[in-house]
Amino acid sequence: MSRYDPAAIEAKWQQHWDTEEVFKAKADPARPKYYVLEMFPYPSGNLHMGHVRNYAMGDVVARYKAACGFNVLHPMGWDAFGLPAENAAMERKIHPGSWTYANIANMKAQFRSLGLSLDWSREFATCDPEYYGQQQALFLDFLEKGLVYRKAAVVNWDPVDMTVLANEQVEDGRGWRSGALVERRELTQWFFRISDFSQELLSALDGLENWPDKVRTMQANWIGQSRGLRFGFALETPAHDHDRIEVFTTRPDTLMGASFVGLSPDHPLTKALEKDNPDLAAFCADCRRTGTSEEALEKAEKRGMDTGLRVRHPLNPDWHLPVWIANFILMDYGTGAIFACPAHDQRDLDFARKYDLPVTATFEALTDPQPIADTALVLPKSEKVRWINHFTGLTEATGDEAIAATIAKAETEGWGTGVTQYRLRDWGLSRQRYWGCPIPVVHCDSCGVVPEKKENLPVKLPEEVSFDRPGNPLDRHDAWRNVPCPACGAPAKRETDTMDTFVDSSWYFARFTSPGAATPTDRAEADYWMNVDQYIGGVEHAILHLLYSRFFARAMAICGHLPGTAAEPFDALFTQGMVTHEIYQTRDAQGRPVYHLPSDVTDGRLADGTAVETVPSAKMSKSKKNVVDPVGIVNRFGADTARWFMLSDSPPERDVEWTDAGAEAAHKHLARVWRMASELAPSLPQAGESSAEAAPKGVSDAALARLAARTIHDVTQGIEGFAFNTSVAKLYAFTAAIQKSAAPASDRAAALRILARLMAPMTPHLAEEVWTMLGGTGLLARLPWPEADPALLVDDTVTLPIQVNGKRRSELTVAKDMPKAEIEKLALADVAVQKALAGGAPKKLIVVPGRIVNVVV
RNA sequence: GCCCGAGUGGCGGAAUGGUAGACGCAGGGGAUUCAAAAUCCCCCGCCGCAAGGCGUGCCGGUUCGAGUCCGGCCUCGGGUACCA
Repeated sequence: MSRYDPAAIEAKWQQHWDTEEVFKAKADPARPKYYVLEMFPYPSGNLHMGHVRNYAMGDVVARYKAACGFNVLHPMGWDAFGLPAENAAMERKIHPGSWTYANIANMKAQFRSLGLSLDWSREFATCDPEYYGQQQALFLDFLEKGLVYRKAAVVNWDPVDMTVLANEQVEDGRGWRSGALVERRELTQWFFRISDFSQELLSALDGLENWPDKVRTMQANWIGQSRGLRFGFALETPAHDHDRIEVFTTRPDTLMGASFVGLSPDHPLTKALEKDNPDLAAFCADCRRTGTSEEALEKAEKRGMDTGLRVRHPLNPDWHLPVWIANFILMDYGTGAIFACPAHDQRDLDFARKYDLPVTATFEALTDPQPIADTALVLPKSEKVRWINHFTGLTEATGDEAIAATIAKAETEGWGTGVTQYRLRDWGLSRQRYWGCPIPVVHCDSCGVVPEKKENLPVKLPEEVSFDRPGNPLDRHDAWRNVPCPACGAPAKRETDTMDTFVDSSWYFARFTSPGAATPTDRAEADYWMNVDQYIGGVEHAILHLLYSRFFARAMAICGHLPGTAAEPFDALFTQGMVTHEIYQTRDAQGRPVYHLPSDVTDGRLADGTAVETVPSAKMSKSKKNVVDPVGIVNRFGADTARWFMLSDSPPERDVEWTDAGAEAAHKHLARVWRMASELAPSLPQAGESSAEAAPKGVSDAALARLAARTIHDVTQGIEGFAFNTSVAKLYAFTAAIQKSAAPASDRAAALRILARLMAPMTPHLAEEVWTMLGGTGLLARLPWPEADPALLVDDTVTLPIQVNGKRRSELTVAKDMPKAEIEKLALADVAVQKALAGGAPKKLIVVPGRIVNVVV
């Protein structure tokens, strides 16, 4: 007897779908559209299991929605710019472009073997000049609308390699290659004015009802709206053209507890003071060696230094406060200067204790007030407290009330202003790297910064570049750099910064609606296909990518490239969990970790016998090399098995740790389905079933028919609710029931045809094969989704558990519509209940019809 | 540090506040086979001979009833603005 042969089956059906262009999307205003999008991959060169999981999920949705009658758009492309290509260029002397396109070719072949319902005719890579040229056009439009500007900002500077480092490339304050202590260096960089949209991006979150709450919360916290007071401390003696220090505080009500004024090491006054104070300069230089990441800054030991300057308290000019520089004050938030109130802020208190600065409480708890020792008194602003020392006359009031009173008083008296502040900063898009989208401007000595002319786009990256020394190859590429000024024609120089790769991924979804258009979008196409109806991707993108895309959609709408209705581009969002795996590492001569692929590790050793350290499971990532190659799985078991396995077991939103164990089991199950079909096929008449039928039509066996209807219902619910693992469980149960059924062959075949249709979104090749074997005609990929006969979904009896004091003691099977009183009677007559009552009367009897009976004794 | 999640048998997990452990894996037993592979059937949270008791990371609370709701922790994961 022949066997389930996925290699043959899968190639055959993939070819059918291709030939008939089943997945090619075409705008059709007469039909409702559905745009399914999974976050596009970075072309690392190999598919990993996270991809399989992500794209299998999207494919379930795409195929299911198509079966439900929607005109589905399901495109794929490549997030192709980025650091790894430059690293490869340095390590292996390959051009980043060649490396990237080779990776794309390789990964595309792997993708195709999965049989995803993708419209490949819309494919593009963000490193295609056709794509990034349109991105440059967008940049110019944004520039014209005032959405882009330049300002100084700090970067991580590696003083040995003389290059800018990504945060990822800074380890414990040192450059990853040179090992040198990094410095913060200021450069003039390009910025998008995303912070102008803070309020809008915040309030529009309310409308994103089909986004996970956790993502909306994370975005809201990231934007970080806060109400506070902005005011100044006058310097006792002006210094370096500063006569006051502006601060922002969300707790102005604690102003009487002020202990000192703190400046960021990057504050303009700090920088001025450094010039004639070598000790201070040394301290600040030290502070700046942590790199630029917020994480590193916040985790660093809290340190400070007295500047010697003194300021006057705004409420009492005779009260003088010292001015300290503290490494935990961020220049990017507020004004880069704070006043510290150690009594009501733990970080300030730790600092005050360390440097012996005064601690003055301004309020105390209503009950059991304690003096401040080593724990600051921090209470919710909504909690009422007793004010010890307030200046608005309040005695007992909440923090919120005290803040409002303080702001009102400050504004009346004219020494401060209530302001709404956001944590969200403008988006710095400049990167000092080669492998990114060139920023299309030219620097001219006489005209200044001049936008490139649109007809000169794309500004293409030069091909001939070398990576034999660190730094940006564009900087030293004179032939590329030296161009005439687009305005005056005089010799000028191109901008050598390229764009952050987040720019590339902030509008690709819009480009997919018309990937060949000579403008960023074709409005007719964009108007038809936008918005993305279902977006699927990793939760690690919950903040940056999604926030940037939301900003871009607004900016594009302002420039006319998208309809205003696409300001929120993703109607529904699903964040899948990650596929994790153990990490294998050894150490290099400097003790830094060197990672190894799981496929290179056998029994905890490399091929040469070196033992590897095993680090607990983490997100599969290129940099940690803890990735599993799905190609081996596909070769051994077929794509359907890989897909089925990734959809079963774990709930989609949760992380899943890759194990080999389940793949075999998944394959056995698919082989069983195939075998059942092949055994039944010869005994069937050649009657075809080709269209939507009131399912489970053709199943006359009552039990099987009921189960078929129930399965249709449950699987549909599972798909609709992104609970693919429970859909899979129901399909397992249905398969087992068909196998055990004694119903006639025609019944079992009809049940199997329903099974095939329900499995089609998950294991599309096997489903087509089984459908055809059992007399179905036409492509399953074009058939409507089965519908359950509602009459078969109703049960007329129900089994109620009987609890005594909340513990299950017995059960009762009754007619579904049995009146409460009768259930009570039956329950009290139950042997277990009688025993528990021991002749007495129940204290309480709870009957929830259709649910449960609870007897309290 | 800060923000957001997650924690249930040996393992992955199921469960509108209502029978905890569906479904699958691993394991045990059996059938078939000369034998094996493949396949099929049965058992399978922990303790206990049993009756029964205990069980959803920990501590407390609300409720007739809590894996689910509330408060406080612990551990792990994601993000932390130049990894994508």
